[in-house]
Amino acid sequence: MKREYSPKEKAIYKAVLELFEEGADLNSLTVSEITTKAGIGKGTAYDYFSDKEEMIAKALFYNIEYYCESLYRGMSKEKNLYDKMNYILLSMEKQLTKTKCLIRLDHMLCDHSSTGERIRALKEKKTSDEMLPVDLIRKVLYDEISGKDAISENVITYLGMSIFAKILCYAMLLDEGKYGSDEERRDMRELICRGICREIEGV
Amino acid sequence: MKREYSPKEKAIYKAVLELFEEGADLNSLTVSEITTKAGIGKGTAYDYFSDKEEMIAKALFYNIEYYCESLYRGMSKEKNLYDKMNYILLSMEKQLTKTKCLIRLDHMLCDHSSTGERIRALKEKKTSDEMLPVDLIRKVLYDEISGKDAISENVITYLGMSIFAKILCYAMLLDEGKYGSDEERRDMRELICRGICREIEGV
Amino acid sequence: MKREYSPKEKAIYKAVLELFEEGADLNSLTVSEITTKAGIGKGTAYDYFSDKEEMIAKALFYNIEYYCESLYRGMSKEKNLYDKMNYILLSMEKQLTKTKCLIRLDHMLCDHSSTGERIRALKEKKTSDEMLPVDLIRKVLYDEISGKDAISENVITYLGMSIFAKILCYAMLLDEGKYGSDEERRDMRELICRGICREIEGV
Amino acid sequence: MKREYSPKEKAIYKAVLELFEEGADLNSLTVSEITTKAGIGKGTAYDYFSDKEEMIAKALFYNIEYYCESLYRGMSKEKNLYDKMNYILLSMEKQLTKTKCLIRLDHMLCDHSSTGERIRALKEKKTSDEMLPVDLIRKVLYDEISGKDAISENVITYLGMSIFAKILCYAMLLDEGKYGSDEERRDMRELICRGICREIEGV
DNA sequence: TATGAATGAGAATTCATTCAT
DNA sequence: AATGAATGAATTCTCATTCAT
Repeated sequence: MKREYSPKEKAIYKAVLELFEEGADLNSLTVSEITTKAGIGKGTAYDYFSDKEEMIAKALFYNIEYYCESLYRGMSKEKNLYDKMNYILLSMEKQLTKTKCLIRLDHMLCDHSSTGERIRALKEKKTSDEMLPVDLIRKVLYDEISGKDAISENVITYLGMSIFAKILCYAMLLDEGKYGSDEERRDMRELICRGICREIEGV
Repeated sequence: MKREYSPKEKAIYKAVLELFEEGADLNSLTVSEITTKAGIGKGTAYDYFSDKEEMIAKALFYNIEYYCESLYRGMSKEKNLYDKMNYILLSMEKQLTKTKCLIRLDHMLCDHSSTGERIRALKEKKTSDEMLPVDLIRKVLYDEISGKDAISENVITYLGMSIFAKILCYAMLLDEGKYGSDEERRDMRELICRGICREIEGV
Repeated sequence: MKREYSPKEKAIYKAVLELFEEGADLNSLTVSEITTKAGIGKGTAYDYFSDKEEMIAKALFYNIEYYCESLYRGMSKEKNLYDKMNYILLSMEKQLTKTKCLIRLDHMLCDHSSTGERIRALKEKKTSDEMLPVDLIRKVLYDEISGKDAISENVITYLGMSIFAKILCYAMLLDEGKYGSDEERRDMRELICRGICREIEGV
Repeated sequence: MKREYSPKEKAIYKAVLELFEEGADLNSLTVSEITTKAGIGKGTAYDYFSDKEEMIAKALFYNIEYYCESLYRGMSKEKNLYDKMNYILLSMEKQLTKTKCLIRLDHMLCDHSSTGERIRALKEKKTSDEMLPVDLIRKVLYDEISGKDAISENVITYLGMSIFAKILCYAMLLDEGKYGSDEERRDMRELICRGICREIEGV
């Protein structure tokens, strides 16, 4: 069962997200900026978090988790794999900020920053009902292949990685601002979804 | 034609790389650390670079470029696509630090940090003979499909992204330290190379 | 007549003493520490004391006074000066914490800290039935010389100071932890007591 | 051989002393205050000292050492014990600030503050040519009794402590500002010097 | 009466950058 | 050209004190 967050905690989470949306670099965010945006006193933040890194790491984690859950719920309504993937890609297009947040989390998971360290720690001790992007992909994949003949663990890992890689890179392309026209994006989505389906069938 | 780097510049580039190898976070590197490691005076660094961000951005850029070139040279000896891809994946395994550097560069290309900004600027005005990971993939891809029927630009972009995504994610897996055993890594490499080949043939 | 202390006040006094016994620096004690140890709310402390300094100053004062009284009562049972002095020194050895408290009070009486200021103020307006270390010595001294020929006020002041100085320095030695062996301490006590007696007889 | 102090170090030492003279509490001195008074930048202080505590501890130590040396030099010109002691007491009267500094050092040697900790550490590793008040007394005492019959180590320790105690308490009396009139002070000095001489002869 | 959550002024410390040598 | 001592703006974090409940 998920724990509840106090209003102050939520205010911090929201503030970090908003600052990020405004283009701030998560690594150079200051406590003052965060608490001002959150509308609370500087000291108050320290009653709920042990230090700045914890504020940012938990904020990222909280927001991503929330986002992944809503993605999963929406995606579940789609019938087949192609549509599910398309749903994810479309959602990411529509909620570009959240998508950027997701990319950022993923990147921080493998840098050497102290905030990255914290995020890894959070990931380590996360409960099974908290959902991160990778878990999302894994779930869809399991649903899809459950009817099929036994597939080796190795291949499942590969498929998960491959799907995740494509989605992540599409997100990064979106983030770069390259795909301006709707048609271009639609074409690319199609190619990706088809590529994913073909790859799963191929094995 | 490529410009030459002065010994001091090279010393900085080398120092940044070494510090990164030692586990330093590129965002929290200090000028003192860099110049001490480089064996030059702090003021001297400012004769060659306008600020800290430039030092780090150029260092990353320089090192990656150098690495990509050597990758390309090595890869050119391989005859077919499968072996070329396998060569890249194997090299990345053997030169894990460079690989991490590559990941880091890629991540910085889409964060909001001031160093990231600089790297994007460098990428923008890079001359055609400087090679980044994406260019590497593109080159291989062009070589491969040049004999084939005309393929739409869109599809080429998709293929490039898909290959790049797989390689990048393999690098991230390696970085995470998940793939400990040689067999696991070999299997994964095989799956990736086969996946890439199949995808190109598929279109 | 002595005023009564409310339970909350006493709780604060006790808490400060305990924290001091645990090795805390009186100057860096926090209100939180004190009230937590005292088992009362932070706000409550401010209903009884105007600020942190008052809490600490009064706590020290209260504890010392209490200690001096018990010292005086115990000492009164001894017949002659030598035994009285020996009693004091022995008691100090046995109640090292209280002794340290006494030293601390004495030192604070002449530093520039705000707590020191408060203690001096308390000393200034203390009623005659409150007893501080100096008063203790004075009393013994008066008892001793009351039978003798008139002694100038100057000489009495000198004697009081000299006795006090020896006792204080013995306390500081004990505090330093130098005098480990029982014999060493006994010898030192003897020398001090004899020195005090001889000095009083000398005048 | 004594090491030399850089101008910045000396500036810090001087600044701390001056602030102390102006009535500041050594425990609540701020780095800003110190560096402003010293006329140097805040960061510069950190090039010479690892933290605030080191600044204050070393400043006290440096000033006391310097003072004790000059006291010793001056005292050496006096022929007998009485005059030597009188010289010390008189000097303390004339240089009240230094005297206060001396008291403060002595007190800090036995408190639990972090600065106190540092001073104890400095005392621990001090070289033999650095002179603290206790060493000063010891030297005079040794000179005095060298001609006499063997005196037990215990007794020497006692005598040292007793002399030190009297001088320290006289300093504390002066500090308190009690002894306003010249005559009172002269009388007290006489009593102390005679007391010291008598005590040494007595053993 | 008692509480402790909230505050924000203020302190220590760091580090990019400059500039006299 | 090369240096590194000096700087002070900027940042994190603490804690005495208040006040709504």
